[in-house]
Amino acid sequence: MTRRIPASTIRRLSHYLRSLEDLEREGGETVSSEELAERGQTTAAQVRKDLSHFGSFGKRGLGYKVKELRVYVRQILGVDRIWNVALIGAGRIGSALFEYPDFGSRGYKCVAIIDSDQAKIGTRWGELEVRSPDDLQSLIADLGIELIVLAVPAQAAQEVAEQAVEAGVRGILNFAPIRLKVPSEVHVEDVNLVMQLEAVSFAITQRTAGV
Amino acid sequence: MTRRIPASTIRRLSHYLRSLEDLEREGGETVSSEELAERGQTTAAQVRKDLSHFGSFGKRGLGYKVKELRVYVRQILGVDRIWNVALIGAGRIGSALFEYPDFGSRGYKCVAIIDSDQAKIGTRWGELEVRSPDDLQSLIADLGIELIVLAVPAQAAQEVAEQAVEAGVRGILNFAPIRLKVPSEVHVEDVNLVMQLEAVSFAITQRTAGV
DNA sequence: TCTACCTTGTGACAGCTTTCACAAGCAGAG
DNA sequence: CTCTGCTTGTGAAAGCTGTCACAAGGTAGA
Repeated sequence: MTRRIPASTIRRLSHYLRSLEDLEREGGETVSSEELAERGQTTAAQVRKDLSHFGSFGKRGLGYKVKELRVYVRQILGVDRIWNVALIGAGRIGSALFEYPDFGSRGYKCVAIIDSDQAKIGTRWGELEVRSPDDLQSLIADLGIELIVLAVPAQAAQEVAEQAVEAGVRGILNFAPIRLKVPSEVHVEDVNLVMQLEAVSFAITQRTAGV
Repeated sequence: MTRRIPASTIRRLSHYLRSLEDLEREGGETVSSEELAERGQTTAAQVRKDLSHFGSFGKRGLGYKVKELRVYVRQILGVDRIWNVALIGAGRIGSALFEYPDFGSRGYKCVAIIDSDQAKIGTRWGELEVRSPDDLQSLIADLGIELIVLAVPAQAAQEVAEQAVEAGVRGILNFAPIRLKVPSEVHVEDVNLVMQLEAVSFAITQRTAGV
C-alpha cells in the first residue's frame, strides 16, 4: 500500500494532525477534505491524495470521522507511542527545546541529557541529571533511545552522531550546521536557522529588485 | 536573467556559500562544480544549473574562483549587507537564537528585543534593553527593521505579525506553530520542530515496517 | 425502494525539478 | 600556433509532484 512517500506529504500530514486535534477540541465529528485543505493551506485534492497513499479513511458523501482519522494519522507519523529522546548538548538550543511544551505533548520524552562541559555534568534539569559523553552509548542502550537531538558545536557533531548510531540510534534532529554522514538507514533531519534566514533575505531582496 | 527560482535552489545556495567559506579558509583558489557538489550533497550538474539561474560565474576548463563566487552567492542570497532584526518574544527560543554565533556572523543584527512580560521589560540583554510590545511599531520604523524573528505563543503570533507588517516588516522567521496570514509581498519562513521530529519518527517507523 | 445530493478515491494530465549529454570555450604543453 | 585535456553552460529527456475531473459509493429524505 505504501510506496515512496514525498517529504512534502509528510509535512502536510503534520498539519492535518494539528488541524484534527483542533477540530476535536472544537467538538467536530466529521470533516471534509475541503475543510482540512482550508486549514492546512492546500487543496482538497491534495489532502485526498496524501491520505490515499496510506489507505481509504473516509466515507464518500460524508467525509472523514475526525477522531478516527486523527488516530490513523498518528499511526502513520509514528506518534502513537512514546519516543525516548536523548538531548545531546545542554546549551541554549537544548534548553529551549527541553522547555518547549509541544515537545513533550506529542510523545517525545527526553530521558537523557548529555554535555561535555564539566561544569554542567551532574547538575539537574528537572528530574534529569546532565551526564558525560562517556555515558552516551550506555544510556542509549539501557534506555532504548532511538532518537537524539543533536545540539552540539559543528566540530563535535559528526563524532557524536557516529557514536550514537553505533549504539542503536536511528533518527537525528540535527542543529549542527553540517551534513552528517550516517548509514542510509538512519534518518537525519536538519534544522538550519541561518539557511532559513537566508531564504527570507533572498525573498525580500528578490521582490525589491522587482524581477 | 532571474525568473521563478525553486526554493530547493535557494537551500542549496546556502550550502554552497558555507562550502565556499570553508574553501576560502582552507586557502583554495578555484573550485569545480564537482567539488561543490560533493561538499553539498548534490550533483555537479545541479550545482551548475543552480548557478546558471543567476548568470555565468565560472570559466570552462578551470572552474569557479572561490573568492569571486562567494561574493556573487552572497549577493544572490541578499547577505552582502546588514539586516536589522527584531526579536519578538524573549523566551527560551529567543535567547537561544540571540546567543547563536552564526546568527550575527552572517549579517543578521538583532537591534531590538520585545516581550509582553512586565518582568522582562527593561532588563538588559547585552547592549539591548527588552521593550514593550507597545513600542513594536515605532522601533520597526525608527531602526529600519525589515525582518523579525517571531517567537511568541501561537495565540499572539497573528496579531503581532500584522502589527509588524503594518509597520514595514517584509520578512518573518516564524517559530509559532500556526500558518500566518500576511500579504503576499511578505515572506514567512516557518520553523516547526515538532513537524521535523514527526518526519524523523515517520522515517524510522516506515523503515522498521520494512515496506 | 427510489431519487437527489454530496464527497471520496483515483487515473489522466500538466507543470516543475533534476539528470543527462554534449558543444563551447579556456589553459597549458609542446 | 596547434593540440590535448578539462570543465562549464544548457537544451532535451526523464522523473516527480500537484491538479483536474469524474465515476464510484454512500447518505438522507420521500
